[in-house]
Amino acid sequence: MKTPKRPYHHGNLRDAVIELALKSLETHGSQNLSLRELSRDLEVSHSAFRRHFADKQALLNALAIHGFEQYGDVLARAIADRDADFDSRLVKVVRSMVRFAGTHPVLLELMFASKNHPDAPPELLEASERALYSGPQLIAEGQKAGRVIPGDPIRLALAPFAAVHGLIALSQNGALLGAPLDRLARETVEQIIMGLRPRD
Amino acid sequence: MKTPKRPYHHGNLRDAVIELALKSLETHGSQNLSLRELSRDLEVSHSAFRRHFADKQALLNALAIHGFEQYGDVLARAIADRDADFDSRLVKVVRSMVRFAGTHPVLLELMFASKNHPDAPPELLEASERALYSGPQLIAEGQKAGRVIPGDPIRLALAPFAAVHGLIALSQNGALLGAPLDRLARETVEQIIMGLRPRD
DNA sequence: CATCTATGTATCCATTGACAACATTGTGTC
DNA sequence: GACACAATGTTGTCAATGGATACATAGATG
Repeated sequence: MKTPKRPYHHGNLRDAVIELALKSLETHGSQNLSLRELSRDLEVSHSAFRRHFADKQALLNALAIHGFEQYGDVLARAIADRDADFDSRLVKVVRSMVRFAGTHPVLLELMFASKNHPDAPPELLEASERALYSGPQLIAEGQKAGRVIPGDPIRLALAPFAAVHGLIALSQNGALLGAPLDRLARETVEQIIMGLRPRD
Repeated sequence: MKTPKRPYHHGNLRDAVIELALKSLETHGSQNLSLRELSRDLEVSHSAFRRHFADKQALLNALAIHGFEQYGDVLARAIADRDADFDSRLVKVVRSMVRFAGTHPVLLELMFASKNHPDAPPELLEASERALYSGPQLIAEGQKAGRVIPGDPIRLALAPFAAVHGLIALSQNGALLGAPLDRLARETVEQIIMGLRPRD
């Protein structure tokens, strides 16, 4: 006797596909993400997902949007913690970025690849901009505390934040130059704050 | 009458596949790279390439290695130009990085994605390390000129080089925050050199 | 010249993403 | 409650793909 089957309507297929796809990404890599396999695992037909996603690229875009939202939340929470001085808060933000990269390496790669796709939908570009616009607020508060030079906080935030992203890209399995990325990122951001030009 | 066909032996199929695949990457994107289409364009059977590449991933790895070699050459040439002071030389290196990213966006993405693949072969990891190890030499010369603080040049090179890579990743169609990436990268690296901490 | 190696061709297979037609259920209105 | 429509699923088909295998052709070597 067949096991009792799910009712005809899944009820929450879109979210289920996204959740399972996120898992599959980190387990099997983005190149092995298969709509048919996801459908089998969710016990729906191979075309069911098409009611929720126009095509495979639409699913990938939804995953990237989800990733940017999560990333933005992580950054916003780290920045919202104001119980320490500017330098400590910056360290906390850097660590949260590195941690996200460590737990979602394939998703992060997909996030950046998707936003650079020629047909990237506006909601993906908007989600990426929202997520990547968190740094200026912290820099502005650092300026108020006299810990950061005057200037456009948006532009000034680029150096440390871009550097951390660059370190993430350059790293290998959470390490770079034989050092844990977490420590290396903190040290590099500290160097960026202090500068490489000697202070006579 | 059929047009005279190529001799049975292509003679240089491996290099031809790599060259055409590099073009296809930037034209159609990495997701649309198709071995069969490459074979058709090169007028060989779809299995011919398998004498040169174990599988599709092996071809992707070869493309990434080629990319790192090109990138390393570009950086080495920019660094070897010693006819200017340290700051100008750094600017030149930054511009060459941004230019490479602008002319090879998909290849650059593949390069980083490939090296982070769990089965990345050692020759790919070595090629990536060689390419990404160019900065310390310039930093050491900057230190000799008194333009860079004392310290490990390998570590000190990370801040500017990682930042440029991060800016490349964050950018969209050669621009970021409404500014050309070329200019933004130069300004950001200058900020990194001078530091974000006020100099009393 | 025979043998081995390198490199190509032809055929087959399983899997995939996309598409179209159809089926089932949920919702809203009268 | 009946009906119409919308939402969401199923079934089947197609073309294309990457991979594998057996075979074919040519180059190199002794």
